[in-house]
Amino acid sequence: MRTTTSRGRGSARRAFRRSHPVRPAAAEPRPPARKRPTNRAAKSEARRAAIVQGALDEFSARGFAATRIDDVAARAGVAKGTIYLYFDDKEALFREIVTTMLVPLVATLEAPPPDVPVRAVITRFMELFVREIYATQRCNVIRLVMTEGARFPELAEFHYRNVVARAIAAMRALLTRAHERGELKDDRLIRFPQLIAAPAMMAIVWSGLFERFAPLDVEAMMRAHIDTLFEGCAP
Amino acid sequence: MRTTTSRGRGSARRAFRRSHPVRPAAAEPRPPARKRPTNRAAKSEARRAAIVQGALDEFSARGFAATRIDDVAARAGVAKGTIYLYFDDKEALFREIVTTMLVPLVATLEAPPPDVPVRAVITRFMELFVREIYATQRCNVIRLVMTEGARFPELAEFHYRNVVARAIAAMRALLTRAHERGELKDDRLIRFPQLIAAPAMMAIVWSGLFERFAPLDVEAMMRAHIDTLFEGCAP
Amino acid sequence: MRTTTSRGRGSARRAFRRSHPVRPAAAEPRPPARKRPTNRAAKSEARRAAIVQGALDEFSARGFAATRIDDVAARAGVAKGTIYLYFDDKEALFREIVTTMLVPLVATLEAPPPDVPVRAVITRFMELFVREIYATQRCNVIRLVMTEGARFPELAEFHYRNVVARAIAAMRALLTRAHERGELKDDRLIRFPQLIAAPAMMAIVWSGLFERFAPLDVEAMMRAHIDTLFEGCAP
Amino acid sequence: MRTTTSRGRGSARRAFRRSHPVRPAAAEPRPPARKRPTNRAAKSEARRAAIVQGALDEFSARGFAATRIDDVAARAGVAKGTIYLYFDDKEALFREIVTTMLVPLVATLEAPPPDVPVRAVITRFMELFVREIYATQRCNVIRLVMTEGARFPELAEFHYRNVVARAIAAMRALLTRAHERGELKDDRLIRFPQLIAAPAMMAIVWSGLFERFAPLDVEAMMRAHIDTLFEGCAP
DNA sequence: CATGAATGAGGTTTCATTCAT
DNA sequence: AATGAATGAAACCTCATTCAT
Repeated sequence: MRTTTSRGRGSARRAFRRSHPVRPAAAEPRPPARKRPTNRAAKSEARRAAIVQGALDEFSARGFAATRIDDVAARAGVAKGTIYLYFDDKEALFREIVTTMLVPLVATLEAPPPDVPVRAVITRFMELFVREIYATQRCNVIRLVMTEGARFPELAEFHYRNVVARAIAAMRALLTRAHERGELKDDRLIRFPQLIAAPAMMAIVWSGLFERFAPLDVEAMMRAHIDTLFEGCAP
Repeated sequence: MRTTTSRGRGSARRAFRRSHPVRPAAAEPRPPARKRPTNRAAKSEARRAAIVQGALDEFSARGFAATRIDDVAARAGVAKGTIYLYFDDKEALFREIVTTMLVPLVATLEAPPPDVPVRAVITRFMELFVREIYATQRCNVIRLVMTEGARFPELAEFHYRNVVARAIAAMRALLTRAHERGELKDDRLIRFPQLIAAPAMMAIVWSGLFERFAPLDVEAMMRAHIDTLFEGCAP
Repeated sequence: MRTTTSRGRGSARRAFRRSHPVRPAAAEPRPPARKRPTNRAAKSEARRAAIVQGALDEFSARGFAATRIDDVAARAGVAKGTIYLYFDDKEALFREIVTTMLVPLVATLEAPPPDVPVRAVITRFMELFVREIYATQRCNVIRLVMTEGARFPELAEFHYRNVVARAIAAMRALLTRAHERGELKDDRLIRFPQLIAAPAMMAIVWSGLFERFAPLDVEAMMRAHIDTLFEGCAP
Repeated sequence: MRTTTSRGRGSARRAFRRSHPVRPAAAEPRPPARKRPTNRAAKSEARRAAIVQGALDEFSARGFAATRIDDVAARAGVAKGTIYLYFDDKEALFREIVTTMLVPLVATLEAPPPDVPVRAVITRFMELFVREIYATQRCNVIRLVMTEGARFPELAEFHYRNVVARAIAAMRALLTRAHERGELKDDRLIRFPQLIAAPAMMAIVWSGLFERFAPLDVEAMMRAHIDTLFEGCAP
């Protein structure tokens, strides 16, 4: 198996378009062509989406190395070769999935929350996490980042820059404002915003490994987490 | 996979018998003998250890699927075939590593801590975590459990039963006593002991993926975590 | 480690297709179409046949265990992997060969021979044996059954049920009718039809092992066999 | 490849500990050496025999290629390396077995039978075959010659020269004398002595492949064969 | 002599990628 | 654009043979 390496290969190139549009006899107006483009483009987009979805399913179930392009193709309902029309290689497909499915979400995090109490903001974030991540495919994407990230340095880097760093910055800004307003009695969470997200990550890991032995009530845990964050556990 | 044969192979323990009961008196110099005892059984043990170490390194660096037995052998300084004298196959090797390197640690957790304040006990656990796990190879083993656990169900189960469940039970017992003594004002941590460990897991994941972009002062974070647990962050 | 890899392959055919379809003279009748039908399915069939042939040759020459898939591929003029497109594994390939090349022949044996004298019928069988088995590849297939049958129980069973048992039954029916008509003075051959076939098997074994030391005139032997069957050797 | 076998492997016997009664004192001029050779030589011979027997069993059960030296050693109750003290390699071991176990028998065939009627002589041969070959290990040896002979040309040659050719020559001499005495009405069997042995070979092949589906009464068949040889089957 | 741990060439099978149709 | 048959590099695992003890 290849796995890590980029393999130079430059395979990519390919398909150097045969640009000359043939147009052998010009001829009539070709009205049918008129509605084709739409058809084409839409179908193409649907196909691409099917491939991405199939790939996400397979990668989530088996991990990068153990996923076979054959199976992705089968899930997507396309031929194996078709995948290579849309993605240069297995790695490119993997990267695309992992790099496209989380970024949109960060925007939400960054959307400067109005000046409501921190606790309320964080509570909303947790609800968002449960609803938009934990309960969705994005949960699998995050799991993939955790499980394969070490083998794909740029992927880890991409995630750090586009997801993690931005989320942390947003969180810090929020917390700093709160601190200034006297809503936080110290700067602990400002220094380690990871402490806020840790239980969320724990939930993702737990659900992937131990759910069948000991189901976890994630919502309740997140509520308990927030309570603890803002009240502590000792009397 | 092979399917059929179990092949037991007697690889097993190796039982380096040392029958002669030491007989320490006897006496004289006998310096040559010094290296003899080693000669048979212990060399085997050393080899086995070298293989395990090499395998842990490779598995940690590449993951299970991408690790080549050839490379493990090279790292261990043995021939490829030698590995199969000690382990039935790649999976057996992987399992052995992951199932032997953590269990001993749990005993420490379970060692019923004397009736010191919870906070002190947890503080000691965190120190233990940083010193004995985070800063050691065991960190890699835990990472392997997280990254490969989904693909090795029995491995996840093994870990749940022998590490996670036991750790959680020990923690719950400790917390329950503390609660009864009035050291905890509520049962949140008793219901979700995961909240205590979450930052530790976060630290492991973070160090594997993002350390080079944003180093994390784990000790400080753990201290902040404990402060938060027992004091909360709001005034 | 792989890393870069030129992978040789690159060169390949590449066949920069001359896309413009030449379109030499418009033409019409399209005689080229003549060879089209072949183009897809039949090429596949040809390939499969080439593999089967190559495999038969190799298995015959070296036996099952000593045959390398590589060599089968080379003989068939295909890549190693191609064989696995057509057969699940080496055993499947072996089985297919051995189970498909003889069955058709049995039908001939069973074709109810008209009420001609037994001797004539058996004589015809012997001629059939020499012409259709001894002098052809089927001889090798039978040899394979004899040499590998013990290691492939279902193969032996398959042969017993589909070849041997049917041939014996047909022979018995024939002989029984002959006996009833008074053409046979006893039931020896009915009880042991193997006696009729024994020299044929001897011929196959001999030709495989001793031909180069002592060529055997199989036709003459078969004639002598029939003479003996029906006349005995003593005055 | 494993193919058939379950391989039990049982590891077996091994190391039946150094029987010689130690007797460490001794000293003297070493008269013990006198009786040592016997001890040694006999033990060595026994070991060699055990290896040969184990090898015959394994080769018979699995064929040459699929037989593992490990298993031969286990069956013989010796260590793997020990086999190489007695035989140069796997082939040498195989050859020795196949070339030593049949030759002695031929002498019996050649022992010029007194001038008894051919039929009686051949009848005695058939009894000999059933008793000394068919019912014994020699049957397996012959089977090995048939199944592996093509892969071991010198082995086939050895057999041709030392067993087959001699048996045929002896048979021809016998038959020629009988013919001259008027006991045979023609020279068919003289020209094709194979016809006499064919059912014996058939019996060996049949018992190896089809016995479990259709047991064969070999003695009865041999009797029927002789009857047919000397009387024919037609009225 | 005997042992059995160690070796590593060699074989089977998989699967990412290509390319003719 | 799409297909899927074909390719062949790799990787796992086996086992004959060697050799230090």
